[in-house]
Amino acid sequence: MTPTKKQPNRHTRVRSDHARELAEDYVEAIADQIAAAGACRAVDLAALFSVSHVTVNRTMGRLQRDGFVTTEPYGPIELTPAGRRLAKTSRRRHEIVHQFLIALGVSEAVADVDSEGIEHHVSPETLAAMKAFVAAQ
Amino acid sequence: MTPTKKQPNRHTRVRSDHARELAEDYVEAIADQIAAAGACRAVDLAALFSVSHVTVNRTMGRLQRDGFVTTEPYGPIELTPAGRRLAKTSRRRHEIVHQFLIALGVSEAVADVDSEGIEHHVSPETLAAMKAFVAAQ
DNA sequence: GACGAAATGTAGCACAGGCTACACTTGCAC
DNA sequence: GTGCAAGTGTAGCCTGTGCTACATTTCGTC
Repeated sequence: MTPTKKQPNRHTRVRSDHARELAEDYVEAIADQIAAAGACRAVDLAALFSVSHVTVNRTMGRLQRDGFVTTEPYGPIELTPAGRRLAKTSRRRHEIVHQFLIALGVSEAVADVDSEGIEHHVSPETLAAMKAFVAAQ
Repeated sequence: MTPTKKQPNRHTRVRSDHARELAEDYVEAIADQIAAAGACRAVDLAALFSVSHVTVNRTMGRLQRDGFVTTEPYGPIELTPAGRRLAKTSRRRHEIVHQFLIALGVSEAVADVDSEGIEHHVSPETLAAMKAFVAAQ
């Protein structure tokens, strides 16, 4: 079986990028936490995402490996410049999607939930269209 | 998370449901394939999703366990009534999201890709708003 | 009806992302 | 400066989703 001969497979992009989504959610949360409390600890993320601190710990290992965060044993979680960049663009996209859903007429509560899921799948072109729609309100 | 309040765990929903997304993608593809070719074989799905036939095979095992498909060794893949229902609602949602993106002014190519990712995160309320927007065009 | 190609199945590996249970550090109260 | 609670780290387990390599079955062709 040769699975990858097929070229412009749109499914290929849809699949696979769960790791990126997770990274985006985490760096966004880390940036928030640092902004709100001055520092981000693993417990904060564990509480926010409703996962165990062990899961957070290992996720931090991957994010560190991928160059988004830095940590030292028993120390707080910091963002690298790349992490800050990712947090910023992710956050901005998130906000636009959220505003867009509100502008569409969706309730605040639903917009909160849906924007979380949708933001990771919005291409620059779609984001621009959403932004234009919000601006035209 | 600027656009939101700290509800206990909107993240919980966002997370975790990758299995459901995969199931939706698969049953949709299976329904398509059956409609197009009269039957769906594992190779068809492997080619479509650009994965190996082994991955398809095991995914079918899970979908069978979860009651969405039936298969017999070396036989074609069939949908259960639950699988057909899921395929139908998934397909419908997918189409609405796609039409909506087009109506928003997004190009066909980008709408194809983005609707694939977005469809799984659209709640009924948001879907209704999208549908209304398309209808109001 | 035998053959070979295509399809499917099986074994075994890897990694992500989830968990519990338990060990160890840190830091604050006292 | 000790002790205890909170926070982290480590060990080890599970499932899902991907793979390669190899075995087996089906099926059309002859």
